[in-house]
Amino acid sequence: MARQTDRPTAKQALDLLIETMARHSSLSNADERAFRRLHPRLGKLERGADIVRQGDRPRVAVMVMSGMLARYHTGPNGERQYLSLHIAGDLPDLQSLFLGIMDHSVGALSEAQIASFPHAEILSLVKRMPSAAVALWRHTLIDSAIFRQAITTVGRRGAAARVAHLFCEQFTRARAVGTVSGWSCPFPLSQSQIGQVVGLSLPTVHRATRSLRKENCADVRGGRLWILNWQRLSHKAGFDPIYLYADLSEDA
Amino acid sequence: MARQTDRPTAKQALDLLIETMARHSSLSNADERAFRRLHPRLGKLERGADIVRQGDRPRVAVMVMSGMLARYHTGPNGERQYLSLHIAGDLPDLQSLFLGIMDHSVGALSEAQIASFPHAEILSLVKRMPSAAVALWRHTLIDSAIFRQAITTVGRRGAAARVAHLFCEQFTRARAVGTVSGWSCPFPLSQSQIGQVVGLSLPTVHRATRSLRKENCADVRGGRLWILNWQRLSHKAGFDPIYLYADLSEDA
DNA sequence: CGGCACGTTGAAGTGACTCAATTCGCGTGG
DNA sequence: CCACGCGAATTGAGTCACTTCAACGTGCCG
Repeated sequence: MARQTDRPTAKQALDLLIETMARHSSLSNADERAFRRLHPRLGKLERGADIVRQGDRPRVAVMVMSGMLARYHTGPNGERQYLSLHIAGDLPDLQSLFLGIMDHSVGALSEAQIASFPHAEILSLVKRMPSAAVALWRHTLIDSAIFRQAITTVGRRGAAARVAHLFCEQFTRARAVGTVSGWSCPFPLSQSQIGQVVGLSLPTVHRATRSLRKENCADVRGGRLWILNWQRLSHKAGFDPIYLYADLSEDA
Repeated sequence: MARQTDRPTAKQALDLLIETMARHSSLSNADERAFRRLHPRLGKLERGADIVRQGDRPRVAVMVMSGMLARYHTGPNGERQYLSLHIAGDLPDLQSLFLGIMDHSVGALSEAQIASFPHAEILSLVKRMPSAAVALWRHTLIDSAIFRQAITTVGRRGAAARVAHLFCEQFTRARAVGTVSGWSCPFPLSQSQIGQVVGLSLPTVHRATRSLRKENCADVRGGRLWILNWQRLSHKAGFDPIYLYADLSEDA
């Protein structure tokens, strides 16, 4: 498979891109060939490093190959609001292809391997292969659906449910890309960062995770999330995975 | 212009669609002709009526021609979390073109005129005219940026700032589509609904709007939003309109 | 006139916040 | 090998913003 911890190759980047698109869109051979004509530039990010900042005008789109990136807004006092977490296969700044200016920043929450695709190449692919373009488009639409969920998570759910929902979403997405092992998946966030994702203070996050641990729902330790009782956890969270559009039962 | 309160025509629907796309994307004559080949079905909605529900699989995409629609999630106890408000030119369920199942509902917050475009026709337009497709794609990406703002509004801002930010966004968007008159624009939400947008209880919304009124920032009366002091209001809100991508200074 | 939806307001409760202190785990350097 | 330092986790105390509950006003429409 296309996922090692050591130095990845351009071929692996293209494999991962195609694999990711194929997860929600059915690609023809021609689509696949079109994607393979791209020339990714590989790179590595330290924990905490940014790839783009609010206000930038990127000329490439970044794909995560390993590790975790996140989008975030920066408030007037420097506080962060994380908007989304991104794992292997995600393209967290693809919208810059058509929006020009970044309305948020993207940074690494763990050491990460990335691949950059020049906008110019993606644009020519989009003009040439509408069906491949649709796959990319759909990718951004799923993104959008995840944002919508984030709104109701932060707007309506109580503290424990917010954290639980975050856990459910992360685990489900990790399972889709194959980074789970048993009932655990990578989860490099500190409690303070969890708070910046779901809109809670550090102490509240701590009490919420403690309660989830006590009730044998889930636990975070050593940079990993452990699911102890999926049933109970997802029930507490009010988690319904349809919005992740993980299955390929579409028409299009 | 393409905006009357009486019965709109198909031509007006196409005009509005093209006008909206041209606001953020530069359309060629060929693009415009391609859009004009669509066959919208016109309709009218009563206040409170839904056009699609969570779980549906729509076969058309809806454009608002007048009035206001909104997307919303429904919680387990029937409570709503509104996700976005939509005015003339918006396509609040365009994502259904590629996502199949709706992860949220769309309903009317006021009496509204709408135009429906069959998915099949849009799909063939997308295959035929990549540049027109890009305009639609960009439309969904701006949507996405608005969702991102909603996350930080609900996640980080205090009560007054949430309401103020909502006011700023609505007024700015209304100005872009030309439904403002002087310093006021349509705003058909009850205080209770405002609460369901920004994640606050009714009494809190009331106190927030009262405080904004007392400080001469803004006022809501008779279904309209009145901006009393834009400077002060947008400052209170921490409002920065870049995320609305109102200007057309892109490359693409 | 009576009903209804919405705005307005008060009182009491509570969940989450801030501030602050302590502990733990771990890497580093003496 | 141990002392130290640092970031993160853990916990408590006190406060505050927002919630819930409840009541009342007000304007509009049948």
